[in-house]
Amino acid sequence: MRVEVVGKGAVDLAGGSRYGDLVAQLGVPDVLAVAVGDRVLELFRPVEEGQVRLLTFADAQGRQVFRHTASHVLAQAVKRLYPKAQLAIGPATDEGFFYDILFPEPIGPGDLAAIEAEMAKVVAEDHPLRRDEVSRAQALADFERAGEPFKVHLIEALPEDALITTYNQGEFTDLCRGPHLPRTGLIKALRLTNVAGAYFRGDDQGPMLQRVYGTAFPSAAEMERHFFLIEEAKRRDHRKLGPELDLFSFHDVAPGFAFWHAKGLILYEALVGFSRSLQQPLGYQEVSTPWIFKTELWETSGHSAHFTDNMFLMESEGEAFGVKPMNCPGHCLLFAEATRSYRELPLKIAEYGPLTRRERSGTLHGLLRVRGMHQDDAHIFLASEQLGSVIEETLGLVDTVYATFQMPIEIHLSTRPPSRMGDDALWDQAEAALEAALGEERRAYVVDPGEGAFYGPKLDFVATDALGRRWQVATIQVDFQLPIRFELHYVDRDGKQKTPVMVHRAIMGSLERFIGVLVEHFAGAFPLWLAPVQVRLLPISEAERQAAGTVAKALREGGVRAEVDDRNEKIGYRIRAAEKEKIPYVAVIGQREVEAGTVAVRERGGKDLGTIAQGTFTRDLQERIASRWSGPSQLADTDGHGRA
RNA sequence: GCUGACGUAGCUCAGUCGGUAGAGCACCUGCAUGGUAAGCAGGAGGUCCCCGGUUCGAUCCCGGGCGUCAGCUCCA
Repeated sequence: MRVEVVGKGAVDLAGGSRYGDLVAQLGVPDVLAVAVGDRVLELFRPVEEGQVRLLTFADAQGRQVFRHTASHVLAQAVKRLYPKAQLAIGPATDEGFFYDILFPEPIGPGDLAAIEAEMAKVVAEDHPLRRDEVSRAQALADFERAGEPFKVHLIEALPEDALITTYNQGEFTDLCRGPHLPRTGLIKALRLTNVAGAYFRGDDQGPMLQRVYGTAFPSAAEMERHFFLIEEAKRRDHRKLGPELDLFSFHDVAPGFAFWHAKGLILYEALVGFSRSLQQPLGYQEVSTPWIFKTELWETSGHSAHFTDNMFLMESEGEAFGVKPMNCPGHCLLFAEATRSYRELPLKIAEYGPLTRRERSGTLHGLLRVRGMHQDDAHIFLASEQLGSVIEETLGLVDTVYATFQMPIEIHLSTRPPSRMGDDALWDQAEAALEAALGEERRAYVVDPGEGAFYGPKLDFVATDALGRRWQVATIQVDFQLPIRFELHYVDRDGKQKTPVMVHRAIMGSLERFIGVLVEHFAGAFPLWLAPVQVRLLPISEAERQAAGTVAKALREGGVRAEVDDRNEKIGYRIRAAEKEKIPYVAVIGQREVEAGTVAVRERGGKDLGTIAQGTFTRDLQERIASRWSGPSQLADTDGHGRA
């Protein structure tokens, strides 16, 4: 028979061949499985009709197969060490795999080493995997007898006509849909990382199992890199760096609300200033609206029905109030304050004020998940035919912002969900407008069918940071419903009242969250224009104190954030302190510099820029700040110290 | 919200088998007046998360609460 292999052309095979034979014939190394159409198949499966794609660890699907088998190795090792342990589910994840297990006695992190050692044995034994199709009755009987009630439960939950398969390796057999590696010996590097609680099927009324996490790689080197990135992420953790750099803090009595210290507020204000500078030319109006409203408003907006669990509610003089989690209802009231003409559209209303959401206590996470936040939020009221141009303009804002931070973005278009409000004609129009705007500039995007909000389709933006981590950041949402609920109208050219469409958009999103992401992206070493302290002046000795003060004053008057460190310490000590605070420039002033009217400039990271005339230094900095220059290079490792 | 672990100086952590506690860094003072990542010496700093219980005595043991962390769930 003849099959088509992606990238390799057509291949002739003997009848009865398996995919493993095909791979062997081609001599392609490191193939873990194959994809035929939308199915992923093991190498021991017989060759079928259809174009074949070879999967290695470089493919997401290949990694999936690899780590799924690793989870079976984990289960096998656990059953050897704890024969009474009951297995639930054990899938691969993006970063590794886990297995949910009910142990006879709860295990702790200290028990992982022994399990890991047993896993190494299973790998070394290099068991081939075998796939068996079994009848429902057979499967139920087998897992009943094996003392695996969770597996029995899973089988019972399968549809009547489902194909049930088991996978066997050595003495271990597991209920599993597959697919898997052909042999356990391919797993060259694995490590168990963590054990945590998890409910069976996510049901918090059900039994609490223990989820054992691990990861696996085809080589030790790849695993090393993985753990290096994890260490690097830990080093950059904004929850640690933020307080260390004196940017913000949290207090027990205000969980989920940040204290912005002076330096952190500089960052915050710089971002808001950036946002304003981009939006003002586009005709945005900035407003400030109330932050507590009577429940009546939340009834109208639909928040009482859909968002009340996430709101702080209160009562005063017998009246119920809610603290605003979003600006949109207030902006609708603002729109309705006057009779609006089509001439005013699109009307762009921006607000940076505080928003409060009652996030559950267990979900709070530094600045990334807070209860009190500020967004670079805006609502655009428009005539439906303006949708395309508004979206395009807003895409431009997203581009500018993420280019400035050197973060690539990926666009997701979420289309109509099964349960939705509004005419399909409106949905057609809105989805078409979003697609047209994206197509206009030939942008790549991913469609997430059915993932839109119930009130309209949306664009979500995912940014990638310096460590390759992905963060959902900006959003552009089309909304037909709120204008209807608030009975908003404008008078059109023909004198008739029409209902506007509303676009909700946030470019940085929650500024709290965004700053959290930036701290980690830049490892706390912010580009010059954002740095809370941009220059620190270091007089060599007491004799230059006054000169340093004069230069600092001139810099500050020129709009540069400069300060003097004239502490009674040696220059090396103060240089080190400035480096640890990740200040972009240090300017040293000694006898020579005072006489020449210069400063000796050192860039963050240790680069010596030599002596520069004081006036030139100020002008250079002013230019770089004004242009939001992204240096000094901050995306690489900026610790620069103690690393070979 | 649920499960588990944790909560000692500003930070990182030690310690007390129940008798009210210590180091390094940071901070302050003095000496040293310094040239690109830690000069020397001294000092100050603690409600051992909070409330209750057991005990002659609780930072330590027990219960409850709050918070943080890791997950789950939720949200998107």
